[in-house]
Amino acid sequence: MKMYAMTVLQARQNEKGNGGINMLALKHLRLIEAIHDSGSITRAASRLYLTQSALSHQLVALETYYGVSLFERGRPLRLTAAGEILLALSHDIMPRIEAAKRELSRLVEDKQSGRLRIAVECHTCYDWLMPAMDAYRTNWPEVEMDLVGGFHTDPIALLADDKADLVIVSERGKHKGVVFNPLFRYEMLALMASAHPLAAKSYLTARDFAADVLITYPAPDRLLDVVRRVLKPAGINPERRFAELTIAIVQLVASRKGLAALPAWAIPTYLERGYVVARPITKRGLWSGLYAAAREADAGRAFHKDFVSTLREQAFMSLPTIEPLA
Amino acid sequence: MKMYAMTVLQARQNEKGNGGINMLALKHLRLIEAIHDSGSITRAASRLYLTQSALSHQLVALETYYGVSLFERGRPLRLTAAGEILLALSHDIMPRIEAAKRELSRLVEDKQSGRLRIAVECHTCYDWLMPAMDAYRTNWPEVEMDLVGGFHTDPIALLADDKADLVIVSERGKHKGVVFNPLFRYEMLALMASAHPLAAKSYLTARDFAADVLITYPAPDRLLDVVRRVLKPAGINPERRFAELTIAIVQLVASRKGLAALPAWAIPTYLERGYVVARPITKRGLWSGLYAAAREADAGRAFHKDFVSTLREQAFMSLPTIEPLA
DNA sequence: CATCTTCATGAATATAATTCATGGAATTCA
DNA sequence: TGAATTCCATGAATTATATTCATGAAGATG
Repeated sequence: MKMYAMTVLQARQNEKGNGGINMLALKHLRLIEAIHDSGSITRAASRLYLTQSALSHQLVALETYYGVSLFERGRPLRLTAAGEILLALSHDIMPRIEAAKRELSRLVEDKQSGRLRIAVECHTCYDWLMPAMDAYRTNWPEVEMDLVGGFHTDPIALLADDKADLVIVSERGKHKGVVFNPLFRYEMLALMASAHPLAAKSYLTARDFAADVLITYPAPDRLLDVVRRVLKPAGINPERRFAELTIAIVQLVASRKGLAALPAWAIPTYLERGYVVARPITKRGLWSGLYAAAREADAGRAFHKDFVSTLREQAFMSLPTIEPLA
Repeated sequence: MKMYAMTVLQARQNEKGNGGINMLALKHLRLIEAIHDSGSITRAASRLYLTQSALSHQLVALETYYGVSLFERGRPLRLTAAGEILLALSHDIMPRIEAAKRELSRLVEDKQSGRLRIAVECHTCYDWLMPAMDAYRTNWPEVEMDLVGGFHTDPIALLADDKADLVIVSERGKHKGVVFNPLFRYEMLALMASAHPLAAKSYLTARDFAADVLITYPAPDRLLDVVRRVLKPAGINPERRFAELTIAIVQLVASRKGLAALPAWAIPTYLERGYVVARPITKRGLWSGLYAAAREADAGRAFHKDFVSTLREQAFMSLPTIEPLA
């Protein structure tokens, strides 16, 4: 980088006016956190909903201004000592800023109506939903949270019927008065016993499912991505078996009762023991997304938005394999 | 304000993209501090080197976004509860940010060369210079500070001769390789005994000095603003008397030995006792400025810039009558 | 070595911040 | 009370800044 040849004095003298005092902005701290967390500018960019180029420019500008590099270039990008200083600053002040913003929102909004009845379409979601709810509760103790149990053929209808305030679904529909907020996207992996012949392949195709039993949650095909988006289009309809719990599905697979398709983030725990292996479905992989749906009127409120932010944050923190979703 | 008629929901829904997360910026915290300190947008603007309009726009944008007013309109502008939250946040995080920036600078710069030999042109300056040096020392303990004593006909020459690294002067000259940083401007007031006949006037003119003794520091006329900018142009050359210390000058004035002209900020202490009174000089008042001069090569360095910032900050904190200086 | 991914960079574009010009409200002073 | 002054808000014009687009080079991968 040419920058390294530039002396501190040169960098400093390029300052115009008093722009200097505003050189370090909060967006830069977020930038540094995102790059550090994700290890790459490209991934940080998608998480911040900006282009790689934008972030590269931001980073170069900051580094040039202070005349020091903040990341060692390489993969993954690693913080320099200077970068560590700013990351520490970020960890120090960001929570305070978020807390102040919450205080402001609480001051402005009607405190009585804070209520979040949450409905979940996917079984596996509870894994990360619970920690997220716990994290949220500490920031918004006065918000009354509830889980809407049972199974629902049309979960979005729960919003209109005022049975739920927030629904987690796997598709962004077009319903009047309902807002969909993207949470994250994740890969569905095919699960099979380690000794299964298909384990030799680097990825599975629709055809590979034809000869074996498919083990799924007891949900309508419409909600099972493998069936809806891979098997059905290919006209393949394998023998089926059902289990309520993820652990039960994994057990059946390990016992060579058949194949399953589970979110990549639900699997690592079971993979460790070595009885089952996971493989991508189709060459490009089978990716699904999750969205938080809410009534338009609610979606703008601070305690609602903050819940969605918390969901995202907690998910990205605990589920390493997921990706941002526009 | 129309804003008040806007509901929170409306305000929130006006958000575009994810601009929301960057809505609260550090400049807003600085804005709030400046308005709160100065009591008016106009004064805050001059302190931040922006126009009143810019700050008004900033404030309105912030208030509109959060759907709450941060200042009660009136004079002076007073913080609302919401504003207090952000001011508290600012007080909380700004010092941490500044500290991190210093750490960064220290990391980058050559630690050995941190040296500040300071020369002062004006006698009264020691009053605020000492506390400023103390404040600075806690942040930059490794910088070796020294005061260049004695009296100098050409203090700027001390820079070229490498006898001083920073000189505080009252005029922005044009010397090659020397950078002048404005510190603040202040009013010179005429000081007279309470019983003095001129005390009846609301301001003094050059003519008023003709009949009395003028008591000054033992400095060349070139450095005495009353003489150089008021009396000399009017061809008035009053009898003179000299004293080294401010307190001595005030004593002489109180003892009816003559008039003096002192910076407004040096006077309040003495005014309280009631023996002397202060009056503006000329109808518009006689205003002077102070500048910190340094060699170009030094002026860009972090420990130098931070010293100048500290000078300004400390001055504005302890001298209520001073004004920003472009 | 070929391929794929990731960064950096300049130019073009889009967005945001600031100023300019102005009117109205509040405040001060005569 | 009226006149003068100071201050704030606001829309439009301008300027500055941030982001994207398009691309090449460097780095990883197999």
